[in-house]
Amino acid sequence: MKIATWNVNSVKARIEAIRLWISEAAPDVLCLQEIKCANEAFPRSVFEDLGYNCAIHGQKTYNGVAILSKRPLEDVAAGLPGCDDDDHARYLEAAVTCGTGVIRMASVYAPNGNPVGSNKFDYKLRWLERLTARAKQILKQEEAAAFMGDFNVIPSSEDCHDPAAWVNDALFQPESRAALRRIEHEGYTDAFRTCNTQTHQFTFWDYQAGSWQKDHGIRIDHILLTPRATDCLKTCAIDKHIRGREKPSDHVPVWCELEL
DNA sequence: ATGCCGACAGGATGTCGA
Repeated sequence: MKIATWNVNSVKARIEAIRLWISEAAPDVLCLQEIKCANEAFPRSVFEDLGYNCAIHGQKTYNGVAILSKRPLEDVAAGLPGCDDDDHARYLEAAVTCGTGVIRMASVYAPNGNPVGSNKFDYKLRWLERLTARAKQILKQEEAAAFMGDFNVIPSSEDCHDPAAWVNDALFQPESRAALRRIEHEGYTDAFRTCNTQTHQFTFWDYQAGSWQKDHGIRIDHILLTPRATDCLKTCAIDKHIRGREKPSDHVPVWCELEL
């Protein structure tokens, strides 16, 4: 089973790019972030024509996440528990039944949090705490699960081109990195880091300052697996070449193959 | 240099992203 995540920076602006990547990569599940449209504006029929079921947690203009799956999506739940007045569409969960059982998927779009010291940074840390709480709940069920998406956290210095350029950024604050580590310490595995020892492997390159041309990127899109899912992990990769295409998202797809 | 690019809403240019 091939599962993937991609922050597309507007599903409408990226529809042809997504269609092309799906036809080449043929993921069984694709978690999307920053779809930037309401549920009713989501181009559902494009994906249904490609053989996917759609679960959508949309929002006009900002945020918005979705899960596409060749198999039926069950037990769909939109929103992260723990804060009733959070109106950002940043989290969507669904379960997929496969040959050997059920795997739960979460499409994750953590807040950016800049500037540091602002209420946006507080919101980011609180949001990551709520994500950790949900991750712990799922861990208790002892089922296969994958948290996939844009966590907006650079895990270590080796996950960016120049750490000095990021020291004042919310994505690289010790508190942000600790929040991601806390999820891992609960028992989750960073699929990419487990499968790849190479440093400086990025998932995001800014549109500005020739970041792509200079390979000045950061690794902020992650797949975190429960132990049961990690036991099935075969490969994990970043489809870097997608960033070099016409009208690209600033993020590229990350995927892993699970022997499920 | 809180910019450089790009999407969005709206119909100019400010907000947001990371």
